[in-house]
Amino acid sequence: MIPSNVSPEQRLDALVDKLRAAGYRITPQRLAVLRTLVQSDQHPTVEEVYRQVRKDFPTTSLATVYNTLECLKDLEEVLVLPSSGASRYDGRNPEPHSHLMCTACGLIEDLDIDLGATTQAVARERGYAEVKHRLELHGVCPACQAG
Amino acid sequence: MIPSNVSPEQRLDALVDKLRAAGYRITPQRLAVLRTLVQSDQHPTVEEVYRQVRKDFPTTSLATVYNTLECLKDLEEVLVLPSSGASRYDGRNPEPHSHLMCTACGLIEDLDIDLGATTQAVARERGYAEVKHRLELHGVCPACQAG
DNA sequence: ATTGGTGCAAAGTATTTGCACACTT
DNA sequence: AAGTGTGCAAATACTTTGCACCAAT
Repeated sequence: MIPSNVSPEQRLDALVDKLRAAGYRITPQRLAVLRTLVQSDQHPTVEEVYRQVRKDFPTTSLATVYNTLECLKDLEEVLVLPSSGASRYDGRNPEPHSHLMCTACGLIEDLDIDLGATTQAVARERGYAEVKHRLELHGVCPACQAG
Repeated sequence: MIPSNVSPEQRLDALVDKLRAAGYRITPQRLAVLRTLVQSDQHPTVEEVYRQVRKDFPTTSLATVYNTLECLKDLEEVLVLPSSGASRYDGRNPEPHSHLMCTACGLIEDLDIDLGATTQAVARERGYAEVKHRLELHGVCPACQAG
């Protein structure tokens, strides 16, 4: 169900194509943001993307990172995970899907749980359209239990 | 599974007891915050709670609302739903549970979906402890489809 | 030339904190 | 009297916006 079998390179190409198709230009800064997004298996915050991008393009501004993420959000090519504190971004799999978050260290893992049937049932019952689901499991990861 | 069969009055009493037991005093302002929380079947933002509370206690400050919600959060008697923009609070049912949100108007409905088995399975698999789940379905409500 | 993007800084929104005064016990 | 809570305002955190300059078509 969830396409985690796409390589970062393929995903990067897909994002570039999508942006181009939507009329956005591919600037070095944007490319760096995209690369950071698809390469991190964490779910980085804006700050984290920013810091990473600045390693390659030291003049890049935070606003540009926000802008680029905003574009991707509009194209539904990135998933925003609002949380207390800064939002986290998932650029690998833009479909709302399931996450397992550690309440102690903030680690976020992707899960592969299919709730399509449940989702559709609720949508039908309540008359909602275009229903997508996001399941969040919150707990304490093995590492944090040890510490 | 989800105790929606508790009346607002009962729930209010439970909150008051919990706060008292934890050593917090029950001030008129706090009581007003609690009352607002248990009475709204929406999931109010801090601002909304604040505006409502001020109808009864016009001098109440925003900080007090935040403080009170913070207490309740620590006691796990209120559920915080972070979202883009201001967080929303569910004081009726503090257990993480499922919500159906309208992406157009922001309406949030409670759902009654039991994912206990799924949650436990994942917890076991990945070695997580104290795992709770929250399922969010996002879609367009009937009213907004019409408009 | 025109359009769109960037960087900077400033503004905007959401939340937290410090402190003096007021209230409860 | 002692301790906690409140209100105000300032501080902080996160995000968005305005604008002048730069780059790509």
